[in-house]
Amino acid sequence: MNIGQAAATSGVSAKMIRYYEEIGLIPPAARTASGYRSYGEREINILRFVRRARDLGFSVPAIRDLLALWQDQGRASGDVKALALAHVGELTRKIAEMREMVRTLEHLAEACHGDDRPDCPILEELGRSRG
Amino acid sequence: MNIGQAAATSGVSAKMIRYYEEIGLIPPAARTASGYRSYGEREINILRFVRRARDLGFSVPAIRDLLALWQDQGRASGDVKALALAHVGELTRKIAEMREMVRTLEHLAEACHGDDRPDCPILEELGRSRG
DNA sequence: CTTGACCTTCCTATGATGGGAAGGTCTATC
DNA sequence: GATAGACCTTCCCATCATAGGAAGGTCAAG
Repeated sequence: MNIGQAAATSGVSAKMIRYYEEIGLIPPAARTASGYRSYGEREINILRFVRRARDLGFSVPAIRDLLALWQDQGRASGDVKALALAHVGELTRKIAEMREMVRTLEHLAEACHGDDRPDCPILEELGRSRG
Repeated sequence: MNIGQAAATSGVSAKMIRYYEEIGLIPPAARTASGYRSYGEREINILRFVRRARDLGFSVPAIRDLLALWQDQGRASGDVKALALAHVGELTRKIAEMREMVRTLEHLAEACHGDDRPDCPILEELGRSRG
């Protein structure tokens, strides 16, 4: 299977497949006589794994670890769980940050007339000389 | 006031002050005879405005718009409110995405023993051949 | 044997930020 | 005045995951 087909099948773009190979996240693909990359069932599964992990927000370094555990028959499920929960913690932290932004913005927006008049508590808050 | 002092006072790093100037988010600073950038009360206030807007998660292009409105005495508060609410929408969308990731990961982690045994529903999910 | 779809590598860009080098300036102390 | 050290200047590079595009090679179908 050529890279285009592999991309369509796995949901990872050809660009990204080459990139993942370049940074060593996935092993170098086999090549045809003319230099085309060639993918089989196994490689497609790896790509799909990467794709799903990305969809869950894992970073490339984290996926590197996950792939290693996936391929290690003697892994401890505790290690996988730890990675997953660390990621959950990171996501939760970012969510909390963003919720705080939303909260602040909603308060300010609520206090803003939102009409043709120029006075606006949102700008007042941003422009406060100290705070 | 030199850039270092301006950075300390405004909470925007010297690096970022130069960058904001370069991309035209803030006007070019006045210069001393020897070429040092020089900042006054007014410039510091602009920097603080930018800083607070960044803290609320606004992108540089959005801050450009906010700054223009701030400096426009004839603005309509409705325009400011629209910007703020558009940003809230964007944040809310991202939060929802991340919450969905967290939800999935927590389900999977809950089903995972998390001990020395190798079987792990997290890896099983990521490695499913189709899905 | 040409056309068009595919593949290759290489370079560029994104957005916001930081690191660092090479060199000029300012200030305080001797 | 000279020197040390803190500050400033510009310029280049890196991040992270992704996409766009150019120049050129390959393949399959007509």
